[in-house]
Amino acid sequence: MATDRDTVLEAAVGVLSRRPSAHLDEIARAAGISRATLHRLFPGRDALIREVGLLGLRRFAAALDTAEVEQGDAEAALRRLVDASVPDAMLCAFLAGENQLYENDDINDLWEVQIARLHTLFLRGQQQGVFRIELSAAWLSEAFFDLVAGVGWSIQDGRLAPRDAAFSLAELFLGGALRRPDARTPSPVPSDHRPDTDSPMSERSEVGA
Amino acid sequence: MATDRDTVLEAAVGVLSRRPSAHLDEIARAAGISRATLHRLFPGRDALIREVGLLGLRRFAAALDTAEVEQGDAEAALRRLVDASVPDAMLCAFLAGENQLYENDDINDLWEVQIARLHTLFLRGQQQGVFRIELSAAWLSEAFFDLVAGVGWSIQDGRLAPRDAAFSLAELFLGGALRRPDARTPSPVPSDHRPDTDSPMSERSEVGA
DNA sequence: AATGATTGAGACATCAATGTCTCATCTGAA
DNA sequence: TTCAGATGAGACATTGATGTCTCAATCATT
Repeated sequence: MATDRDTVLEAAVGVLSRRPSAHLDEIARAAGISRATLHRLFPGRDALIREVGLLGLRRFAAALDTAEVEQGDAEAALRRLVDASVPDAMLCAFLAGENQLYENDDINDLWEVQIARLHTLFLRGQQQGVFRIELSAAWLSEAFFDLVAGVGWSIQDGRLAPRDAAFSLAELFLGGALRRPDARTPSPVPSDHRPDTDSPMSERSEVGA
Repeated sequence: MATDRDTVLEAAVGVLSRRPSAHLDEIARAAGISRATLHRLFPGRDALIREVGLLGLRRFAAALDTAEVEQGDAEAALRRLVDASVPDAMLCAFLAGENQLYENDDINDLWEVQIARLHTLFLRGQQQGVFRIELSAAWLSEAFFDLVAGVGWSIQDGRLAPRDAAFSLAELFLGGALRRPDARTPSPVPSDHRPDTDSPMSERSEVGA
């Protein structure tokens, strides 16, 4: 069953995101299976971490999809992206820390596509007057992904409550990325449905462990 | 000569921060020495990465020292910390990504001390009314360090200009971490020498590669 | 209960990185 | 020039993880 493979992969992330050089024994034990079964599911170590990376990228791509980052107001799109990506923050943490994946071409391509989508979102937000133009879109993309990874690490280490994750991420990042409200004319982008920055707690969302 | 050891360690960071599983051959080649000399400098691989981690922690501790994070206004202290830690951002990137170091007790202890200092800084800032209290000091600490690491990765990949690093980091992080100026009374902390938040470019600093 | 499939446990060979060694070469000082 | 120290290049054994195998035990289905 294919679901089982993803279960094993998620267990593998829990180990590999902490110790990239973890032995297959540990990964198998963390997944609750034997090393033999692990080998039956994945031909080898390379294939395993490759599939972990692919899973993470697929999840992040799905988050970009469900958040519809290409549409509407950039701030609202980013808030949707926060809610959609926080549940997979640990996968993103693995992606951020495991750079040996960058040797696979297919992973690299998929990675570039997602980063390009992020980049486009920030560029659009800057053109909309929503995001600050003093910070490059590339830096905003990098910083956002790093903070998502940081959320994953923090939750895994028990330093951040899962239910606070989306709020903490959105507030910290948007606080630095948004143009200050007093620095622009009252309504430079009046047609968008972005709500006023009045209730900072309104975007709070729940996140599974 | 002791300086040579640090030179080798810095070269090792350049390789290890990208590929934690790099062979000693690559590290030696990156440092411009032979594998034999590398072994003469460091007894083995474990000792090498341990010393790299220690170097990173020492540098970050030195940044906390020179920034005098324990004194004065919290915002000014954090801006000083940004300037002091950005030059060693790549070391911090290694620390953030290499979690297998957490098996060494001495490294772990040193790490905890620095994180505690960061944590104290943010707590103090929150008590001063400078930093937002909706975001936990633990999260602010984690996020700050992750962004420093992100700066290191971005610079290494050529996605962020070294001279923009301190500004980008300070603006993004402080934008999200500071209490909004309009959300508090005109001068809740009048005794501190924190300048008014009027010239956002004033803290710009230059950073060597 | 019986059967087929799957899994777990362990043994085993392979292989790559590491650790150690020797020797030739290079550098710098006397 | 000569010598002492350090370095680089390479060979070699060791080690540990990996990949592959077999077989007993377990589970599911009938």
